[in-house]
Amino acid sequence: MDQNPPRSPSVTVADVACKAGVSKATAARVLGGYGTVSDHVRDAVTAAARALDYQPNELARSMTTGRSGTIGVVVGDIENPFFSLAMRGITDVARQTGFTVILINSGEDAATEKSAIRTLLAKRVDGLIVSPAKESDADHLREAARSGRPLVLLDRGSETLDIDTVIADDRHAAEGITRRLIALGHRRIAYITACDTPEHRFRTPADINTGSVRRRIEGFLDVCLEAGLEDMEDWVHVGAVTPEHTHRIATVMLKSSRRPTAVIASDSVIGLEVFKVCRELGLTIPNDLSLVSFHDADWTSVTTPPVTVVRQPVYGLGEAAAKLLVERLNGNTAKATRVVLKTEVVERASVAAAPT
Amino acid sequence: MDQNPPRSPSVTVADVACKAGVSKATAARVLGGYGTVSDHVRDAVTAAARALDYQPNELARSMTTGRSGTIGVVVGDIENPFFSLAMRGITDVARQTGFTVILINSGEDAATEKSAIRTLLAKRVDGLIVSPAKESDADHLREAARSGRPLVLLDRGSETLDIDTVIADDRHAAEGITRRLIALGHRRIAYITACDTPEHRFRTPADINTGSVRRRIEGFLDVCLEAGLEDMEDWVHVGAVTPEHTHRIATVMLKSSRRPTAVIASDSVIGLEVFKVCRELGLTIPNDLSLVSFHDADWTSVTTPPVTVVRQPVYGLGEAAAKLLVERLNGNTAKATRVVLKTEVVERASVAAAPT
DNA sequence: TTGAAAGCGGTACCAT
DNA sequence: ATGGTACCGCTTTCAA
Repeated sequence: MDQNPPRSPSVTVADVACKAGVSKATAARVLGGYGTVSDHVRDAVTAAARALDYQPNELARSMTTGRSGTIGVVVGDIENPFFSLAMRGITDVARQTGFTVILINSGEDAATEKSAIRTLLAKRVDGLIVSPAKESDADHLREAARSGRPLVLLDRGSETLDIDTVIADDRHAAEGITRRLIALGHRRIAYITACDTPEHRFRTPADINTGSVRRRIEGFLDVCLEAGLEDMEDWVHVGAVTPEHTHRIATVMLKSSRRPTAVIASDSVIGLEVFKVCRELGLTIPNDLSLVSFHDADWTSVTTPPVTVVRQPVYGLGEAAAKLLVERLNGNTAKATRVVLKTEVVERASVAAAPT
Repeated sequence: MDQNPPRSPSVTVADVACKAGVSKATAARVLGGYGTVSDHVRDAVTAAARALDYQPNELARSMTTGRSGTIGVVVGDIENPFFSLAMRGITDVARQTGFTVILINSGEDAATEKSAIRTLLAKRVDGLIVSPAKESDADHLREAARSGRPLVLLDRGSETLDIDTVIADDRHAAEGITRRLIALGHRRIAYITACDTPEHRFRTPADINTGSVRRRIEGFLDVCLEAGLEDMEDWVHVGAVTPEHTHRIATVMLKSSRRPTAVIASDSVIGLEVFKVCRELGLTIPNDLSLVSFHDADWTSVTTPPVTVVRQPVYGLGEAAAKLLVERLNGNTAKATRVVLKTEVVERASVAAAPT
């Protein structure tokens, strides 16, 4: 009985107003749900809108209100379970609070991140959540902060930046597991991270541009020093940026005559690869090698042996960041906060006393 | 020397034009990179823009051009490795082609999905990629398609819908693994999926609203029938929507006196949970139970034994969907395509002959 | 309660 | 090559 509604150049408030026999302003009031309208008129406009299949144009609305109802998120790699879980936390909060999320992958590349932020700002997002690849050049972060739109740093962020930040207590976690390993007699403890340095080798924590990782390494080195272990810097391996890189690094390391007796993996993707290399090399965990990984990824509990991990409240990290951002969006102008969430070591069976 | 640039109510083309001593139209031309301008004027405008720290407003641009440079993506759950990997494929293509991605999680809920699409359409995304939770009521999909903005269905999509779709050859994969299990002597083969039916029990594939899963179950049942196995419908378990649900279902199933000798898990999250339950119950894989899972998740290769999986080209699925969408955006108006990507069975060690 | 009209920040057409 | 100006679709004074 009714034809296919003519869906050409989109129905506007003016059209609805016309059909309802009222002014544009009135129609806009009922359609936009603001101002006061008589019931009679409201019904007429609503009916007209339905008849015409009116679809509001958020873009136009954003133009005048200055708010887009959108938050921009920049992460290193959405494929990484860490980020996808944090993202879940962010999107959940966003939906609950009526926001929508624009996601951009930086690939952990500073230049891409920079342009991502520009793009997001140009699209007039109301706020930003960024997990900065490098903290060294943070100009674009400052710029974003100055743009007037709130910015929250996720999992990373330098102490020097006066910006809202949500992180886990990585340093504390690293100290804990390092102490535990040392207590078990380990002296040759390796730390493997994706973060790279210009020379592809590690000298000092200052070389590490990723806050969360830097803090972990500092904790690791401090505890080692405290225990009288020196030159542990040599045991820090950088550049495990892809599974292939990690595979190469782990293989060389574990084939070495002076191979470590324990390995700390900076994330679950690296931990998984180290686990695989052990298998290939016929190394038994935990007899030949103890393994601890950051991030309680799903696979860590089903391997043989299951692996001991640092459980980070990843979902909570995303959730907290989003909540903090929404507060700012709602006018909270208190000075920059630094939210630090607790981690927890989940002891499983991949850690044992050092081989004698 | 220069003060903090006054960042209040954003700099516009008019401001730049004024400062550069040209008209708004001219300034817009150089800022927008269209039309023709003399080098002299271009430099002046560029300089003025930099001095004022001009930031273009994409919203305003979108208003007049009608294109937002944005594509909307609706998936069931970004936390699921399947979707996060597909998302990676999508975002990579988007970035390469100059688009930006808005992500909404439907939580596999039809109502949420519906409103997500409305929201996205209201935000005037240029196109949509949706992984529909249910195919039964696809009105919102039709509506989206009719809105004039291209829509591509990801991993799911019914044959009856005349909409671009990118899927894997799930049916073929299911047939292959079912044949293999039967050849190994299995007769009691269970299939576990997250898809649910109103009565929380399975009767016929027609009850399954998720295309990819329905095709798999059809393949499974057909091959069983072909082999003379009847009433295999009883071995299909639905409702494994969360790890907790899966745990319950798998426990009941595997504790039963007439427990299956083989299990097919419809995704890696379910497969992982079944694996865990086997451990808890002291069931040895593959001696007591053979296990096959869809999705070659990272953990499947490091368990003991490693598990046999159906490898789906997940990244490729996202990539193909995004490419198809971009083509449409570039004016390709050929009739709706159905891209089917090949799967591959990765034989590992979780499948053996049925216990005698 | 309702209507008229001025923007929001660009784009694009039409003159000059 | 440049300037003037009418939109895009909605919100928001300000009057009536």
